[in-house]
Amino acid sequence: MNDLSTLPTAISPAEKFREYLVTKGQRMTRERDIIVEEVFANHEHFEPDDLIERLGHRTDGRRVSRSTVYRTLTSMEECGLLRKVARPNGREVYEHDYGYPQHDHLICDTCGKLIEFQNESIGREIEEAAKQMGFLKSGHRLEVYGTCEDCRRPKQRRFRKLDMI
Amino acid sequence: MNDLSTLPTAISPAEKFREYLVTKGQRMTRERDIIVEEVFANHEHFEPDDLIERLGHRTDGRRVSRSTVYRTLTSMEECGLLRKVARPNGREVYEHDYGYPQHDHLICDTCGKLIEFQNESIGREIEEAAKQMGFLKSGHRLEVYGTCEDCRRPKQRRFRKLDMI
DNA sequence: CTTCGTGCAAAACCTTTGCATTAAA
DNA sequence: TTTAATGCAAAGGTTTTGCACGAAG
Repeated sequence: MNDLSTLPTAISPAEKFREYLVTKGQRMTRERDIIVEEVFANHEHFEPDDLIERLGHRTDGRRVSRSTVYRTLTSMEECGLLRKVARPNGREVYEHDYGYPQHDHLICDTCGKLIEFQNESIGREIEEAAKQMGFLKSGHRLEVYGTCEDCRRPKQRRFRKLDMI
Repeated sequence: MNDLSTLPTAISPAEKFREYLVTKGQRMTRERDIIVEEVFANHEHFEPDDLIERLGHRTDGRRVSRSTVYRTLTSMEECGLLRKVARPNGREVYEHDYGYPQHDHLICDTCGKLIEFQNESIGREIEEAAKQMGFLKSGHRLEVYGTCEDCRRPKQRRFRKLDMI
């Protein structure tokens, strides 16, 4: 979707956001800056509530309201900084879509783990299939379900629920 | 996920559901039967509310409460009769996962249309990629975003209310 | 008969919105 | 100075749940 991350002159997420806002006649505010900073502070998948919680713990007074977090996440998604990627437990999570390589996800049915993997040929194959339908692909979202390596091991290591009394 | 549809002795959705329920110590009720019947009455994608609406229109008194519809859809998904497939407008929709060939979806960013397409090699490719990660694939969900054939046609094709004089 | 399932209404959830106030540019 | 953005609380929309009653096995 964007290839800026591979350019020699990659700009920061905050700058990219500011540029996007300008084109929409919108403003880079203190709150938006706080959110971008917090979002890009680590690479983990998150839901709006996770972020709100993280922001709530800040002692430096750089707090942001729940509404603003929601509003800003939506903007960041439109801007191409974030994307929604998968639903480990039926709920969608965000991840960085800027400065991070294209990849897809494996979701373990047993433990719920979300595993990233890269495979270029799948992307090409998908694009080709779309083209045959007269469809111009801009992006895709692929979730693979099944059992991860850990959960496939026959070990009794895994916590077992007692359903028989 | 299931290959029963390709077996010579395919059973009906209702029967498959009954068998599933038995294994869980649950019962095939009149309400569940009504829901399965209505769900498999046509092949369109639907949300819980669509189904509730359809059931509400019935004049034969075979009505089912909203709670029961939700509870039953969840069971039917676990049973393999249904699956959630895509989000044309940000919301997920159900489709038949039984007696219907494996396929993926193209979603038009412009008009929101949901287009099904089949491509076996993508499935194989995905399975192979998963295997390389030590992951045993049971299923997948692929959504391709972009622009559909209709929306790609030059603008003049669209209906114009006012012809300039 | 013994559970399980249902309908109902209330609750729980998550997200969006209206509005007065504050602050970018 | 203009107008977008924020915070708050209230509203929205969807899904889940507790409970008493009814029904499947």
